[in-house]
Amino acid sequence: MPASTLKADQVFNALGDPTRRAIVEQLSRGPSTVSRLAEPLDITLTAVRQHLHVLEGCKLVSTRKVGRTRTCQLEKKGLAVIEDWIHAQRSMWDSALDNLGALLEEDGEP
Amino acid sequence: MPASTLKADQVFNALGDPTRRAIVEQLSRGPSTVSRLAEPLDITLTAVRQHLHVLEGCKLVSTRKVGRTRTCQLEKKGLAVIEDWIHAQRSMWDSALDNLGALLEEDGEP
DNA sequence: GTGATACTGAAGCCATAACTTCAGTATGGA
DNA sequence: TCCATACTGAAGTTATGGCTTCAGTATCAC
Repeated sequence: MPASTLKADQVFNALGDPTRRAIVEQLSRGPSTVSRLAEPLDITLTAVRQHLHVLEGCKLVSTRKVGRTRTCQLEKKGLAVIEDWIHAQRSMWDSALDNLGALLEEDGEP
Repeated sequence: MPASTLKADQVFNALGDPTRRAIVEQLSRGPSTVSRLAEPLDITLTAVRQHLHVLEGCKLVSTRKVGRTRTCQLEKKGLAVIEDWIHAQRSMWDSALDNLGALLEEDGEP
């Protein structure tokens, strides 16, 4: 089990929550404050902050406080972790599925 | 919000659970039965079956019962869904982060 | 048929995750 | 200085997810 595996759990878990995915998608259109993130989500600032802690924990988002406002922006590291996992899996899957296809000589999908 | 978004939630959620990721990784080394999947996981067959339902639901795994044994294998569709999501996000992130970099003229990481 | 194997379904337990409220702190502007 | 804004932390509620047990059903080998 590679060192990155533990991290991948965190990132997948983070992106598994629809609210956090909404936050990530909102931030992909540019940085934002906590309040602005909360508006379309219809949850409290506290809840948003809790989601941000999770996203910061797996390096999908970074934040900085200037004055009384906290600005949130995306970070690449977290995404890279799952990209790597998916790449690794895909190559194993492809060979596993190829072997299987030959073995079963049947094509369940077009 | 594209039609694929709902599905991506499911797939991320599925892969966010460490046990399900272990199942997927085990299946990436070749197809298996429910019992064989359960062995290294140290959980009941019932629990494994429940995880398999989730993985089947988001097209990461397909299963077929022959006689009294159910054989499980990987399916590509689920993985493709999150590959697409990540690709879409990455291009938006890259441009968002580029803009931001120019704006802030600071490099927080090496 | 008998017994072992392989799985399934319903029901319930329990830890955790997502959310809230509320009572703060710190900053910005008049 | 005074008030509004922007956020934070602790504590509590509630729903859900992952797991179990147990009582099945179906298949295989003898």
